[in-house]
Amino acid sequence: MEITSADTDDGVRRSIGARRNPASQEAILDAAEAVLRESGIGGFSIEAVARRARAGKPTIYRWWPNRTALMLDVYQRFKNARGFPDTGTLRGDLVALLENHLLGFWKDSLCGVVYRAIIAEAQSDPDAAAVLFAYQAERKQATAVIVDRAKARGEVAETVDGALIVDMIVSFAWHQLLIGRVDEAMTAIDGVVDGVLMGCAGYQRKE
Amino acid sequence: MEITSADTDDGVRRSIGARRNPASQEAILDAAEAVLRESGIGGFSIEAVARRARAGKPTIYRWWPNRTALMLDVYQRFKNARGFPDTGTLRGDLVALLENHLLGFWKDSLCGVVYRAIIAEAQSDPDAAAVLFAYQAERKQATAVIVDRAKARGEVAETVDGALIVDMIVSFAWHQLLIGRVDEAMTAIDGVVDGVLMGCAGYQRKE
DNA sequence: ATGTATCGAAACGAGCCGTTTCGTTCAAGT
DNA sequence: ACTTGAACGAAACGGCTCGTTTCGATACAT
Repeated sequence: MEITSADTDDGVRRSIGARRNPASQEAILDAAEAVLRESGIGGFSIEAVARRARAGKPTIYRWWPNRTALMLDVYQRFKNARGFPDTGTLRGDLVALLENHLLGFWKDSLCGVVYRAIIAEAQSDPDAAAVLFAYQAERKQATAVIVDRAKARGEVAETVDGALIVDMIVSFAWHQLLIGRVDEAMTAIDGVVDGVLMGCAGYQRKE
Repeated sequence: MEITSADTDDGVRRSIGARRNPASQEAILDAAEAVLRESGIGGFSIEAVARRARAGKPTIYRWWPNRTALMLDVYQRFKNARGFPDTGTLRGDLVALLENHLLGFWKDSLCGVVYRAIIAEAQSDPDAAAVLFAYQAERKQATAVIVDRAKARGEVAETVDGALIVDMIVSFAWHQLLIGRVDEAMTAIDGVVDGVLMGCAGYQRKE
């Protein structure tokens, strides 16, 4: 742990007045990440994070409403580095989406582990579900512009359901994450995108 | 709750000797199912099940090593009695797959709730993960015959990746289940299947 | 008749929950 | 200069669930 200007000589962080102490915020997020990395989701408790960060539980509860919000914050610390894809083609954008923001992103960092934990948490905790689903819906909506741009370029018909396209890509990525096959799925990205764009080769509808 | 021959007059089950009491086993599974139905995954604890079943906790721990094993046993009781789809067309088979074995099946019964819980549990418990992933892989492989039949009928090219088609359908269903949108997803089944079969309408690849 | 494994009930210590209280520290407002 | 008020860590609270242990009663197995 770094000794910042907000730390005292004895290594104990105290209040810096009537405002949030960024040193505590960082120490808590660092501790949360470390606990997740070392003990997994099973060992991830507010108590454990507070101990690790040498912070008080009320300090955590003051800034994060629950466990999940804290996990999401850990997740989002990783997120900001990569830019949103705009390769000029729909196919390129969707491949980049999987490679940079979904599978490839989860593969490289602790992020995949954290996201799995968040999804699992949301299956039993309504608060977690609300936070995750709101985040998820916002991300999907923002991603749908990929299809809008493709429509403007005349790449696809105006009638195409952009939300559905994004849903299919995200669904595939989620599923592979949740069954622990992110690495293998990376090699299937081209096929998935081609499938979403062109369907099954030689499809002839029969009655 | 049924009063069986193994129940005493006052409704209290007692030992029937040095062997497992089937009345207790059934009462515990019934109670586990009822707790899941009424309180959801969050309320599913060994304590709650024991209370509901009027059974002792040691009786549960004697026969099930942990929560997950008990959930898996509940899930096994729901094992799908529905026939495997063979409608004569690929489109019909995929729609039936979603309606009878995935979304529709999860929607009608408690099965969806249990399946969510098992998926969530598998994210932290390696034992649960092993069981789930084995089951999952076997189901997918069995389902791929849908595409094989379509190839034999000449509906799609021989080069089509059947495993990928199944993966896309299953992924969509999983995702909708995990974000609690099974009901809404039921109305999107046609669009999803059309997308998998035909891709994006009017797609023109640009370079 | 004896041995033994089961049953439900009850209690255990441990751990985490989310909250409250407390004394300290310091920025902002008066 | 002084007061107000918020944030800080520490500690303790009551409540819950955990998984285990103990207990007396039961009834099959030998």
